[in-house]
Amino acid sequence: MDDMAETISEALPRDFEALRALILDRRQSLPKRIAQVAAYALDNPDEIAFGTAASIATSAGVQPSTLIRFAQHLGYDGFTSLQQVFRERLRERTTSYEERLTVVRGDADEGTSNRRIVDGFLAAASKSLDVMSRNLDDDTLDRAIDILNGAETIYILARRRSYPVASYIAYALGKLGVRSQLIESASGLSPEIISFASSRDAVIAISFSPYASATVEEARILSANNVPVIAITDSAFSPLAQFAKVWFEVAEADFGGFRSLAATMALAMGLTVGVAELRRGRKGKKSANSKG
Amino acid sequence: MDDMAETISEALPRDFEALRALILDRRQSLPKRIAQVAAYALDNPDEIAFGTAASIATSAGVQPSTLIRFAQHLGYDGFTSLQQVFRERLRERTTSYEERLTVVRGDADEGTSNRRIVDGFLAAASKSLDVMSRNLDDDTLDRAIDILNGAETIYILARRRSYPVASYIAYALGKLGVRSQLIESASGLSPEIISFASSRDAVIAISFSPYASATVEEARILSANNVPVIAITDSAFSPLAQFAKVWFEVAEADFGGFRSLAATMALAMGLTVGVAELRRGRKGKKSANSKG
DNA sequence: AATAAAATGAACCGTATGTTCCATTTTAGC
DNA sequence: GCTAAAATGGAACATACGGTTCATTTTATT
Repeated sequence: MDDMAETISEALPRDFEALRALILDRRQSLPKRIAQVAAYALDNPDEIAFGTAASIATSAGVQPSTLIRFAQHLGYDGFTSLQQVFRERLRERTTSYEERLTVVRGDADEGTSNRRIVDGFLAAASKSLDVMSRNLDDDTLDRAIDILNGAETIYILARRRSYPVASYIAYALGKLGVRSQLIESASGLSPEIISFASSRDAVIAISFSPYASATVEEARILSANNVPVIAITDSAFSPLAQFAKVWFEVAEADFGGFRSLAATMALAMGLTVGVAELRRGRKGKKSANSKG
Repeated sequence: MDDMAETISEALPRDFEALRALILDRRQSLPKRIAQVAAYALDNPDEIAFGTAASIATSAGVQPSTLIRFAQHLGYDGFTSLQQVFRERLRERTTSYEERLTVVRGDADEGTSNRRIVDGFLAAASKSLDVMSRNLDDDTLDRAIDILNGAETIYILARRRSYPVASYIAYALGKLGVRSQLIESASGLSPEIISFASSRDAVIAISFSPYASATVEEARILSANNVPVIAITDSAFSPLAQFAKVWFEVAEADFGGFRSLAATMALAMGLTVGVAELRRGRKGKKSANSKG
């Protein structure tokens, strides 16, 4: 086993991301059973963190000794050392807002009541993002963006609580050079604007219960005129869903009776930028990312 | 030990929150050393989850046997059972968006590129909420809400990217019965509306770099007329900051060149509902919360 | 202050754990 | 197709773990 020491001169990963990179790098050169463990480890990191060698081996369909060999292949001196990395990963995750809201020693309030209100909205937003991330269907998203990509003009339909989202979409589409038309009640020109839309266009309609009657009615008219409707709503029973060619179910958490808009906003931006990327012919495929 | 069984007839906690509640409930009646362990457990849940009885005991300054007694006092049949609850807590935390963005098996994309875009916006939103949660100052928040509470009319000032936030604030204030006036360019009446504002009113001005000149100019005028300005902006060097009586620095993460609005939205809602709560005379202090 | 009861500390024990070892099978090289 | 090397399965092993026990100390009661 000592002959191995020299081949592994690089420092072995202490954090999960580095370990993952190492595993993916060597994946091709790993023996079958070891590779099997490697795949299982990346797919079930929590199991590795908490399980015993025996239980993990059973789940992964290998012998316990293979786990030790896997760890040693990577340069660790044993399964336990490797397991530490998987445990660190769970340790590092910052506490959630939900937790921050309730984890208060004793009954004394931490922070002012105003702070608690903001924390509540932060928690609601965070939760909404979480749910969206879990529930969003890739195929639905692709179909929606495909439809929008084919549209000459993208009409945006939303009132009241959904209106901020619509105005943001309109702003973003404008910046990205995509022709769009925001339909609002203030101008009183909604009927005229709607009558211009044809099957070569598309509509993004946003409405949540209680659904704004104007939005529903206009979506119905547009749909009847063969204008494809992309709906963002909160239920399969939403009136918007029946008029829509593609529809998204977004479950926003609420605080104090006010629902978050965080997930809807993120989806809206995804649709917007997705269309723009597609129209750019996927040339500059990788856009900037502020991670880190 | 059997006489204990009857006193603990309530189901023992399977999730961390319930366990925490139980511990806090009995805190007063626990023996000294046991209480010492209880405090340690709530302060260092990660240690309990991963450590061994021996290592935890050393860290907490007690004997290993005390840990088992602590668990049994709560009704668990041993330390291991109690530890499971602390481990579940870590398991339940869903993987972060950041992680999902990078955790891709091999080099092949998981999900479509459209999905990756939405994930990017979700991650940006999530990160923004995180930063807001860490950086928001309780005192600044209290002062802002106090000013808004004293205002007869709350004017809301925002253009372009910030406009959706403003429209949401206007909508929420309206629903909460607080008089407000959204200042927008479309109507072309901005100057007239602004001239109505007095020192008995207040302004919420929102602008991020590159600052909309209209917003800056109007904030300057309002400030000169002794109308207190609450600014939501992105830097201490923002032109808005100098006109403001109270100002918030909000650092929104961006993806693909589009900054998130999640944190700004949460703060906006906090201000809005905070004022409404204050005006309700703090009667119904605790507002509904959708947690769970 | 004396006594009973509870709590605590520390040694002890059975077990389940990670690890090693070796026989067997599979793969690679000629 | 034969041989050497690597990989694998499975049992055996040393140990570190959680739990128990009991003597001692502390607390409560009278």
